[in-house]
Amino acid sequence: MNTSQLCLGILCLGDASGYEIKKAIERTFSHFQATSYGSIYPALAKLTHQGLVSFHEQTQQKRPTKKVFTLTEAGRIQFFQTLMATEPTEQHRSDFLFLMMFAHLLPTEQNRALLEKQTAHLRSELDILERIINECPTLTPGMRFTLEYGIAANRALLRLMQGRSTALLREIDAARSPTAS
Amino acid sequence: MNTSQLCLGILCLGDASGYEIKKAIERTFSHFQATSYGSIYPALAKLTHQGLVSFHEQTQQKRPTKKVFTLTEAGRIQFFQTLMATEPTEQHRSDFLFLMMFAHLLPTEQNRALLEKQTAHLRSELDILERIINECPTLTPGMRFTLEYGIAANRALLRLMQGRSTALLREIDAARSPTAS
DNA sequence: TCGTTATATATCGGGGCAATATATTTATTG
DNA sequence: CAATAAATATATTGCCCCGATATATAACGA
Repeated sequence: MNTSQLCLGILCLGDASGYEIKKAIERTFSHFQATSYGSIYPALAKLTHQGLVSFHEQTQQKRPTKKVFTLTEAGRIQFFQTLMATEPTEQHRSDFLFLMMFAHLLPTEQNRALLEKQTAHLRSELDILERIINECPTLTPGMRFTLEYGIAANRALLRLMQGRSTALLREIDAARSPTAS
Repeated sequence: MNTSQLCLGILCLGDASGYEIKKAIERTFSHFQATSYGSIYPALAKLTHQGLVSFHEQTQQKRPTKKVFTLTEAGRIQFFQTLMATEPTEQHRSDFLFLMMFAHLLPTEQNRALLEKQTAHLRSELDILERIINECPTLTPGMRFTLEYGIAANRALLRLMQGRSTALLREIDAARSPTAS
């Protein structure tokens, strides 16, 4: 899913400026998509050029003028066609697991710190997702499902980290010097 | 984690050509890192220029000549320093969840197909990871842990998909036309 | 009042990814 | 047996993405 389609997806839910689109992506998709201004602004320029969105400048008191973008009918059709043609892929990038791959090269204290940071991160993600699902009763079933999905993954991983970290540190040390008892 | 550090990590485990590095990354890191030749070859050129790796051309019978790269002492030191300085981050990109976010715009049959594809994909990933962990007794504790991590996530998500898909499809349809019984 | 955060748009450089080019050999399949 | 596909091997290209930075204003808190 590229930034253009991400923008069309947000504009499907209502008009927004580039700045507001970024914030909406963070609010709505943050646990499974990300992007940046360096992608959004060029994407909006291209979408405008293609006639998939239009905009009007909205002057504000005591705020910079903003460009409010609207999805055009052509944009709505194109977005639907993209949805129909998109394969349900997933990718996971983890520097944490890369580091664990080389844990035998690192000091025990460093490994302990990495495991603790990762555990804290998973707990924090889980809390955020659970708060959203509990405090927003008007979510569509699809949106609710994306939260359930994130909660299921984070819960399972948090349980693994909590049950496995101590033994793992011992195993890494044991493998380091096989001669020591 | 950028492609240069990925290459150093692989070369830490033994000498290899660019082609072999790509295959080693797929074999060893595929469930949490990815890269391509378009990144690997420029990275190796840069690493050679920096003196972090060296290479010798190895002519082969009935195969193109290959450049076999070796980690230098400077490269080993630099890789260790990178490991010590890397934050244990994680990111998840899911076109599947993006599509679920807009499930109410798609025909029921399309949604059913998406859920089935995702379920099949999770099952296949789980099978691969379980086969590796069962058939490779010589893995380091860290490597074994990365597999346990992937297995835990895939198991939890597979359970969710199997228990939730049917009801989800009904809920999406029900939300589509609130007036229909 | 001084630093931080928020609103708002935009560009730049380095890097990443998918596709493509080239060449040879082995394996498969009709 | 011949045609085709897949594997081995290196490399480039073009498009896209991301983090950092620039610019400007204003609200907020210490």
